[in-house]
Amino acid sequence: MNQNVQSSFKALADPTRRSILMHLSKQDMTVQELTDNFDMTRAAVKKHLTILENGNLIKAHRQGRDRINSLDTLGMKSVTEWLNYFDQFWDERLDSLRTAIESHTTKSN
Amino acid sequence: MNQNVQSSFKALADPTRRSILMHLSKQDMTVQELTDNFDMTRAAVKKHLTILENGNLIKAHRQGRDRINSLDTLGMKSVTEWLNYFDQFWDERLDSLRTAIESHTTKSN
DNA sequence: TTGACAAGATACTATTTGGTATCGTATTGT
DNA sequence: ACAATACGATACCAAATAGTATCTTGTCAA
Repeated sequence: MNQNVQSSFKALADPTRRSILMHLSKQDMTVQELTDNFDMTRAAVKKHLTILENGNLIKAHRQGRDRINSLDTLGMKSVTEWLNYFDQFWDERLDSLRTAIESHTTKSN
Repeated sequence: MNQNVQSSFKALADPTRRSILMHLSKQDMTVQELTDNFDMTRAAVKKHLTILENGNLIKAHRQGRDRINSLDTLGMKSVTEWLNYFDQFWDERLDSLRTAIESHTTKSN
């Protein structure tokens, strides 16, 4: 579970991989189609795809000789959940700050 | 701006750094206090702090001979915004999926 | 004032990482 | 049947990364 979050964050830390996700958000694509959009070999793109798959950010299935890559929501969810902890924290901080300001202004009134 | 997102994602990709953020969410801490929570040297922790600072995930100020580290919302925001693009995408996918199912069931009725 | 403590900076090392080159296998279309 | 295409896997290389050790500077307290 925690390993899960780690592999998702790792996968998102590379600009090429984030760009792959952007492409896949528009349409499912084969390895070759994705490769056409980057200045690197198919092998390099395939490595990125494996890392994205390990992070549950994409999934893939074979269709004849093609590998169809598509987005997966699982990885995105675990990352978002991790970040949510801090959103909660920001809110608390803002709340206590607001409370402090209010009590201060009421005091000075 | 895009470099901004990159440095934030990079900073979040390390488990030690995410752990540091967790600690700082509970209270602001000096470099030494943080180091006490990890099995590594102060120099290593300081390197992580620099990376977190570059990713706008923490900020720091000197207080006497101490360096007080605290959370910064900027980095978290840029990451969340990047992810929001996909949340939007998920919703659309779910909507079109629901529409497809509905139109199918009405057809078969 | 001087010893102890907190931090900054840098040189160095081992491991990870992003990339290529290249091999083999399966599938397609003529 | 067979040439072309798509993919998987692996060996290899250069650069980035996470860590240590060590030296220096600034600050506190007795």
